[in-house]
Amino acid sequence: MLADFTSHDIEHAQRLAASRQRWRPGSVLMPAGAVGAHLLVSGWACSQRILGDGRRQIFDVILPGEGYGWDAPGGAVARPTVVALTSVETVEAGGLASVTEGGEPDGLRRALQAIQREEDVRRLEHIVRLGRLTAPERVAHFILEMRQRLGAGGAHNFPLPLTQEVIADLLGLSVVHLNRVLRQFRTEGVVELRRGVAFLQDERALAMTAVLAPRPAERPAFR
Amino acid sequence: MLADFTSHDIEHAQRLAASRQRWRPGSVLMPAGAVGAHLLVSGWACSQRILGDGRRQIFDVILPGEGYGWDAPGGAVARPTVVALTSVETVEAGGLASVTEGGEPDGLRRALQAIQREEDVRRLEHIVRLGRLTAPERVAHFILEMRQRLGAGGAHNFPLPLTQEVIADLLGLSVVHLNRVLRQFRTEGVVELRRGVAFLQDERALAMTAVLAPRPAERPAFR
DNA sequence: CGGTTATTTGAAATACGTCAATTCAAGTGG
DNA sequence: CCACTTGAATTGACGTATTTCAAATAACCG
Repeated sequence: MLADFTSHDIEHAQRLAASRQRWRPGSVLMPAGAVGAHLLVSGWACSQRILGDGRRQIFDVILPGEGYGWDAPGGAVARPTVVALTSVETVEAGGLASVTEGGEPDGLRRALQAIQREEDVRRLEHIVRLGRLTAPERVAHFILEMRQRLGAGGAHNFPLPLTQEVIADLLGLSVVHLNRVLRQFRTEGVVELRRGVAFLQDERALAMTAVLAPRPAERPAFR
Repeated sequence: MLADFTSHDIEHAQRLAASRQRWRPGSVLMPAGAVGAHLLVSGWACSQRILGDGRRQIFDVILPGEGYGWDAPGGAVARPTVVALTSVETVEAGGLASVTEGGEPDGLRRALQAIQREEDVRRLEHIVRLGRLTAPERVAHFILEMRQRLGAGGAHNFPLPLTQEVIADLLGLSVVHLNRVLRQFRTEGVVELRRGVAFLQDERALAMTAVLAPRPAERPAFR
């Protein structure tokens, strides 16, 4: 679905180059509620919320090449704070905003819809993960999700430049506990995170504990 | 925003009456992934997922008068299973599906967008609740959210016909623990749930523990 | 009523968080 | 290349929140 762009789309893309901007880790790329379509040219970011007492919950990771701050085609969307996790480069993509309001669904528009839905699905998974998975299950699930999102297919290692604090804030765990889960996985030869790279050693075991296939014929709920 | 419907919208509404349907609690109103706009004429429902081993996570409650199964204006949306929590009556609202694709944003279309965004915001709150709030905080937060959604404004009691099991599955807690939190609130004279009604006694205390104002100037995250 | 489902409670296990240090890795300036 | 600094990862000891198991009441429904 990302294939069939029109020449009109191409123009949009070309306008992007103008506004490249560099940020250091921790920078607020976009405050909560702000509008403005952007692309993450390089580096990793996340959307998050921070509570009054400092507790942080990360909603989603934003990968290099992905966008943020744009409206879903046809309507505004909840817009949490976006923060850089590594050094990042961004470009404005103001064109996107208008595209989403256009008439005929063209290539770009459909692509944006698809992305929006993926984000949506991921958010539901996130809710299940936080609400009903144990710490090891959350970690396993997250690692596999990351691999898939990175398009690392069956690859056994892939970049994951996130500190344990970030992963903990994503998974609703304390850093210390996350660290212990990771050590467990490491000593069991399941998976290892080292210097920003994930080394997947026992994929089957990981998938097992990830409680994958989270959509197995819903039960009738009561009786 | 719900005010300015066109006569065109009214027609849509009139077509609804045709397909009224009655369901008992526990019925699957709509299996995961299914499409088809519906309205909950009466009764309460929820969207949920159930894991292979029976663990359940509820994503959201659907109140009487609210809709489900429709596409957000302009694009498809993740579609979890919808289940009746009480006896419910539903009507098909097939018209909505087409409205969302229409050209000019009319009253109904804008209303749907607004609803969609509210759902969106609520889902983010839900993530924070599950990831970073303690059990008492989750419960307090949930009760206040319900009051607001019910339009019960400053009312001190309002209907909440949910079993503790449902609330537990919503908040990612065990029934037993939820029950204990509720007892705590009850004996402290904060709030009481009895026979499907919530009796709010110390609103201030509840709001306090709900960690309300969850959006207080985001910190720079790293230094 | 009688049967069923929901709520409530106690006791015990466990998962997870907090506190406080220590180690390790990476970068910087000499 | 070596201190030196800084942030991240790691570990131990301990406290607490939450779950699990099992059973007793209490509310609901035909």
